[in-house]
Amino acid sequence: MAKDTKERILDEALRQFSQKGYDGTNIRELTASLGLVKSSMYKHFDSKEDIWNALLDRMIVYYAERFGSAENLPPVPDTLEGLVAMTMKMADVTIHDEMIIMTRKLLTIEQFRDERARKLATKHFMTGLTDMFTHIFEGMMNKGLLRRDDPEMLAFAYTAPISALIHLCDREPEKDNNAISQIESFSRHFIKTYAAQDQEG
Amino acid sequence: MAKDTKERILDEALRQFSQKGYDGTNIRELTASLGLVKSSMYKHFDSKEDIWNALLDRMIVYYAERFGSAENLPPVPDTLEGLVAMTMKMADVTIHDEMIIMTRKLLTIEQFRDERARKLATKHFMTGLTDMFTHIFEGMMNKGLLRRDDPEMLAFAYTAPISALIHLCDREPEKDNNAISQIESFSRHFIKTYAAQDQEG
DNA sequence: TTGACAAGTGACCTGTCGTTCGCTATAATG
DNA sequence: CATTATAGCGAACGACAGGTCACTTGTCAA
Repeated sequence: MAKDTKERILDEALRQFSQKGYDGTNIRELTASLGLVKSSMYKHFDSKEDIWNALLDRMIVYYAERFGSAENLPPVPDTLEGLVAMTMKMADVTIHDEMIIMTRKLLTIEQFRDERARKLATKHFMTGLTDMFTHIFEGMMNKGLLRRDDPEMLAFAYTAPISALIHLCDREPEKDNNAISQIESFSRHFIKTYAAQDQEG
Repeated sequence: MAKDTKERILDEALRQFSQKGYDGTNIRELTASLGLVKSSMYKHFDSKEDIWNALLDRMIVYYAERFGSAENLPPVPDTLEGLVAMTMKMADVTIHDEMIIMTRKLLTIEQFRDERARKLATKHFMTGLTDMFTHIFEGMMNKGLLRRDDPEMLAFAYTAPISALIHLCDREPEKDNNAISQIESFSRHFIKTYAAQDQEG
């Protein structure tokens, strides 16, 4: 049962840190949300900062498990429409999954205070996405779906606007639907622009 | 007397809030940086939150003065190379101007805690940029520089990646030069992709 | 000269924070 | 059965936060 509480504390810490920030969160409220008193926390963590470090450790592990190995990378689509479909699937998950949202918010608001958060932010918000889509666009060029071009540049040009819309959803969740349809519009605009000649029509 | 104490407090608040966040900043340190003791602050502001509100007020005024009226909008470039030049000029300012950097950081880390910060973040990071470049791209299409396309979509596709690189600079200032050359590369890639037919070389 | 006022000071108040400690209940271990 | 470890509790501590207040100083108008 001990490990259970420890995990529950981390879950609640992610929730409160991502809403109110590390400094804006206090142990009493955090533990009260779990039906505990604050002193009980110290049976599982040495300090508030210890919770923070454990939380970042967990995030790093999760990210490595999901995106670390080449096996977990999404397959290269066989059609241009397949790219749109894959994009919308990923966007839907990333915009609506509570845990992912809170992780993104946490990295956003703590990136200037903590070194590891800063590095994770760059990976989550930029390099991770461009790396993934560089690989995908290389594959689609080889399949003759996209015109020959710098795949890294295309990956950046594709993922940055989508990432911006995802951040917009974090900020204004009531615009979810609007943002999702904007992502689809952008994705279609993109494939129209970069489709190989024999694909156009 | 160049600047009165009230303004100096706001300047220092912007500096410390943008580094440590609102909750992570305390009045004693803030006023000590100005050679005052904390109680002196209360001659100029009612409370810590009052400083925060005044700071946001000032930011809103500044933004309205700079980008509010149509007169202050940048002119539509006469050549494709002119677009690159204008982009690089704006990027250089926005990446190196301390006040702008701190404003951006502040909005980034406080956007989930304060309603007005949230709205300003969306304006600074998205709608303000797309509005401006929608107008510019419309003009460039009318001049026959860019191919006919949805100017708003182009503005979004252009500004979002540049904005992402600017945020990267806030996070990792040591990569300034790298990011700036990436912005130029992206800008040239963009004009190559969207140039009107009779402009291509 | 004097009175009013703005601006700065240091002592102090109150509340809250993170943290510690001694205690208890439970359950597993020998 | 006695022992020991675990995980919870409540009271208390020291540090520090934001904020108040009586007081001083300097400026300037009447």
